[in-house]
This record gives sequence, C-alpha cells and structure tokens, in this order.
Amino acid sequence: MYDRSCYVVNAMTDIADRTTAAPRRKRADGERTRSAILREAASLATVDGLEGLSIGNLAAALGMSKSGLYAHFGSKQELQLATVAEAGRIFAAEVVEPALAAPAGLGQLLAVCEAFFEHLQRRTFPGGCFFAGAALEMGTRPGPVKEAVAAFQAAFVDLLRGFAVTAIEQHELPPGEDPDGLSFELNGIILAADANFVLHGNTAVLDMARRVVRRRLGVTSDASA
Amino acid sequence: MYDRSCYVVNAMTDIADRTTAAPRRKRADGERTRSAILREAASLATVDGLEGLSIGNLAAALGMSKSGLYAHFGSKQELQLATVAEAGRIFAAEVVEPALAAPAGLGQLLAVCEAFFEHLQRRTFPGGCFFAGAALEMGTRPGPVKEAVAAFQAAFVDLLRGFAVTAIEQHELPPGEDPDGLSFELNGIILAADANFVLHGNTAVLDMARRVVRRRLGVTSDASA
DNA sequence: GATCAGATAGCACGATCGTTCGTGCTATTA
DNA sequence: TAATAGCACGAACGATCGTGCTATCTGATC
Repeated sequence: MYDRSCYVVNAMTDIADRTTAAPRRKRADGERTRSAILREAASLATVDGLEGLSIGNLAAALGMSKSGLYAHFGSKQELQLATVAEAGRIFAAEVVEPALAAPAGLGQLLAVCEAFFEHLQRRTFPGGCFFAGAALEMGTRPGPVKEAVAAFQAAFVDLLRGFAVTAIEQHELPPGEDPDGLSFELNGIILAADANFVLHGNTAVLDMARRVVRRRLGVTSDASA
Repeated sequence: MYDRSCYVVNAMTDIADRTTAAPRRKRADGERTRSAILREAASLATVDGLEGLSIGNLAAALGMSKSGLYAHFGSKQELQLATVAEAGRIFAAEVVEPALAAPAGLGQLLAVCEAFFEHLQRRTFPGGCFFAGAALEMGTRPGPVKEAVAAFQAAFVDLLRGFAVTAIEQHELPPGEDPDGLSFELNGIILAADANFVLHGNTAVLDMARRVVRRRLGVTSDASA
C-alpha cells in the first residue's frame, strides 16, 4: 500500500502550509528574510519553547529590528504557525524522506527510526526534536497552533503504522502483530530517546534506543559493529 | 533486592528537598500557605511550564498578593526548585508508593505503570505528567532546576530497572531480557501515553498503553474485561 | 528612469515580568 | 501581657513582552 505512505507524507509536509493564507509576496529579499527568520525561530523554539520564543530575542539573533521582523507575520500566533510549518518541512526532509528510500515495510520502519536518531545526533536543533517539545508544551493550550502540532504528531504515528502494516503484509513481522500498538511503542521509544538525550546530552542513549528498536522489530543486530 | 527499591524511592522523594536550605519556619499558617502555593504551582506548571509559571498568575490563582507570595521563596528559581520538589512528592505518593505494595518483581513493574496511567486518567494535574513536560522544557536550560528534574527522571528509570532485575531473578521474565533496555522501553511507553493523552485528551490511548505494557511484559491480558 | 508595493527601521503604547522596599498584622513565646 | 519574628500587603522599580503607527528605503515593473 504505497499510496498510504505518500498520502501521509504529503499530509505531514503540507499540514501547516494550508493553515496560513497565501501572502502574495513579490520581492525575493523578503522571502529570503522570511526563510531565515523561520529557520532561526524553529531552532530557538526548541530551547525556549514556542511560547517562550519572543519577537525581541528572535530579531536580535537575526540582527534585525523587532518591527521589521514582526511585519512578516502580523501576530505572534502567525509566527508560531509558520514556525511549526517550517519545523515540519525540516522534519520531513531529514527524517521522513530519507526513510522512503528504504525498502517498503520493515526496511522503512527501521530507516525512519534511524533517521530520527541521526536527526538528534546531528543536532539539527539545539533542543532536540521540535515536535516532542512542542507537543508537551502546546498540548494544554487550545488553539490553531496546538492543532497543527497535534495533526503533525498524528500524521507521524500514522506513517509508522503504515510501514508496520506493509511489513506485516510482507511477513516481515508476525501476523499477530498489532500495527497500532507497534507504532505507539516506536513513537514511545523515539520520545524516550529525545527526552534522555536532551536531559543528559549523552549519545549513549541513542545507541540504546537503536538496540531497543532492532530488538523490538526482531532484527538480528548484525549492523551494530 | 528490596533494599534497592527503597533506596531509589527515598532518593526520588528527597531529591529536591535537599536542594533547598532549611528555612527555619516557626508559624503554622505560613507553612500551610506555602503548601497551598506549591500545590497550585505544580498544577499551573503543567499548563504553562516551569518557566511560563509567573508569580502574578500564581498569586492571582491563590487570591493573594505577588509580594506576599514572593516572600516565601526569595527568587523565582527557588520557587521552581520547591515546585519540582512538591511535584516529586506528589508523584512518589501517587505513582511509586502504590506500586511498592504489589508483589516484588513483575508485579511492581506492572503496578507502577498502571499507577502512572491512573495518575494521568485521574487528572491530578491538568497538563498531564509534571516531569514529562518539565524534562523537555528544562533540558535545554542548564541550572539547578534542570539538575533536579534530571535527577528525578533518572531515579524513576532506575526504579523501573530495579523492578526488572528482580523480575528476571525470579524468572518472571526471560533470562536474556535486558533491564536497561526494558526500563528504557517502559519509560518510552509512559512518555508516549502522556504526550498522546495531553495532545488528544482521549482516554483510549491509556487503554492502548496498558495493552502495550502487558504485551511487552508477556502478561496474558485476563484483566482486560 | 519614474512608479509603486513590499521590506525594514524607529518610536511609543499598555501590560506584564521578576524583584525590592516599607509597613502593618498576627501567631508564637517568654 | 509585652516583645519578637514571621507573614502578608500595596506601591513601585526597570526591563521586556506583543503590538501598532509612521517614515525611509529598495527591489520589481512599465
């Protein structure tokens, strides 16, 4: 069922894009600045949180004025929404898309976990996984930002689930395996890896997470050396 | 190895208590007020975060003045440390101690997970697990508050690990089982349950988490009805 | 090259942040 | 009962928050 994966990936990539109306931009420098702002915003948000992210700090980090930055979005909430969308694009590019190159089924399931651990280890963001932090932070704050984060998180678990279903169909996993339970578990391992990595900064927890994933999926750890 | 569990539990209960110097209190009403402040602070922190928790909001929620509240702690960081300690006491009382009543080994492993899920379902805190949110939030902010949160999180995983070791010694788990990997996994399931519950507010994810835990521990789900 | 919309900056606003100070009030104790 | 000390208060501080308004500048279009 390749269609299912494609659907979910497209959903993940475009989730927050469709939450913002078309801005009708004309000049290229503005678009460049906007991209630079969002990249920095996503990075800062993993440290200070989406709510703790302030216009003043963000502008100072980019060497521009508060009002000049503010004019790109019109409100803090729009900035947050655009930041979530940017983080989604980065996540899709760094974690999801590399996994799609792997063999469908168990291969993609392993690949997406490995890509996530590399995403952490490479320290794309100083505060670990953007969405892990954003989910816990915004979960208690109703509004469009929370909805965007929740939709992305659900789409990611759905992606895992789709890989698991294919793996079961291809008899790479026991027929009695529950796709919902498995995707829930793998998501948990990913969250535990992020939490421990952020808290203790030790890359050893990522190796532990890799071992746990392989063991859970019944893969003989020949690639550990 | 009952001593091991006791050691960890005491460590968890007292982790943040020893981080604050003796305040030399004399009057009973002050102690009562302080307790009320900390209970409310722990609750508010699961919604706004430990950093987003503001003196003004906290005072307003308690119907007292900012300065009157502030005098109890002397700085926001001291308030945060005391709040972490209070949350630790609540977690120990609601999640850890009930589990100690269960049969040592696998029984305690199951009981502590179940107690955690009930802790969520009962909505002790409006924002789910205090430490799950605090870990992601403070992980990127070096200082004594982060250290207290990290110590508590490590102590909890150690608790799980101790239960797992006992369960293996008692042949309730396969001899090849890895206590580090298992405690890491269970911690992940707990984090996933919290994240999903907070994001989507659906108690169904808790039932899913219960199923996943029982299946992971090889328990026949006779208690599902 | 003139025109115009978009990009950026400067300045100021009301609100809220953590924090400090001085002052009564009250529970405790000698 | 008088003295002491902890508790709570109102007011105010400098700083920063998100958010507007206005002016200047600059890249794109004819």
